Amino acid sequence: MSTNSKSLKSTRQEPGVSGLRMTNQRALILEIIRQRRGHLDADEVYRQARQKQPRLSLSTVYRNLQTLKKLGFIEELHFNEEHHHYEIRLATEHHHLACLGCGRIIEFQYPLARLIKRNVAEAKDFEVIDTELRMTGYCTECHQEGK
Amino acid sequence: MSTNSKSLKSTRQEPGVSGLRMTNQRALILEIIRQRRGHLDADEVYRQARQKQPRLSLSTVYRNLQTLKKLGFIEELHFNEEHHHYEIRLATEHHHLACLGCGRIIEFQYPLARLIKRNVAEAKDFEVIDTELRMTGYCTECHQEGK
DNA sequence: TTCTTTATTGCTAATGCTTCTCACTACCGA
DNA sequence: TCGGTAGTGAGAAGCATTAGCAATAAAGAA
Ligand SMILES: [Mn+2]
Ligand SMILES: [Mn+2]
Ligand SMILES: [Zn+2]
Ligand SMILES: [Zn+2]
Repeated sequence: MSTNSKSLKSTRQEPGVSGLRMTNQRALILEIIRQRRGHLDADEVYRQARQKQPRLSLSTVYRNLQTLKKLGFIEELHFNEEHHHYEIRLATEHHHLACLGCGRIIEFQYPLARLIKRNVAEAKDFEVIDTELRMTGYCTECHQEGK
Repeated sequence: MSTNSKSLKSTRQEPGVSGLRMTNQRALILEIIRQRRGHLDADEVYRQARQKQPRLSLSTVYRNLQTLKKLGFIEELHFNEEHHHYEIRLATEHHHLACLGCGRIIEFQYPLARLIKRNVAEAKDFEVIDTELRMTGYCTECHQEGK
């Protein structure tokens, strides 16, 4: 039993309650998203994962991204593209600034969820599970050359 | 010249500066998004539009959605689906609560952009063009039956 | 350990949404 | 009225994601 899968297994919630199993593929995918600090898309996860498990299939990546998302381990990000990105879900809430010029993603922390929950969700009796804020525009290096 | 296309033309910014033309198709698509208060996707716009212009093609819808977005007339929304929705861009900023149960989209107003610009974007020297906030969860009628 | 059950995988094909290509139109300024 | 060119329609192509299914392999029971 490798150190990796061990640490992953111990992280898992509800070991067998929901009938889920911790496969090597699932552990690897989660580990990759946990270690890389970027915002990976399915294909990037796939390519990384195949370096360790060459027989892994892309379907398995997609399936596990869905599963890990539902379990709350990872978050799915919707930038201005037609495919999605994924990142590990951490304790501290953060959001994104997406540059239209260079494509860079800048992160920032702001306790938005709490704020909106108090001011809006509560009034509308809406139970918030997830929050996503993204601002699009131009970063320092890109807003010289205008729009 | 119909009343519709007239009002659209007068709304248009920079009449011919950028080389853009106001075609019937473009006017119709914008008009549909302007009138419906929902969050239409490309196919819904297409179906609506074909009632008035049966020969309109889906390509034209997609092309014009992109154009109208770039011109700032409409906004592209990214819910938790893999296709996009569009709505007219109004003066007052608003955001969305998306229910995982019934799919309903609840709108609310909150001066987020101003807030974040002052507190974050300014510090990071990021020029904000667009803001999108979406919270996912369960609406009143759906959070009875738990998750 | 061995056995059983069934969640999960790897392939492949299929789907869904969006973009591209290209010949043909039609808008608009001169 | 004319010419240059943005825009259109139709279909094909491109990607991202999902579905179907026989074969594996977790995880709990014995
Ligand atoms: Mn992030
Ligand atoms: Mn809206
Ligand atoms: Zn940039
Ligand atoms: Zn609901």
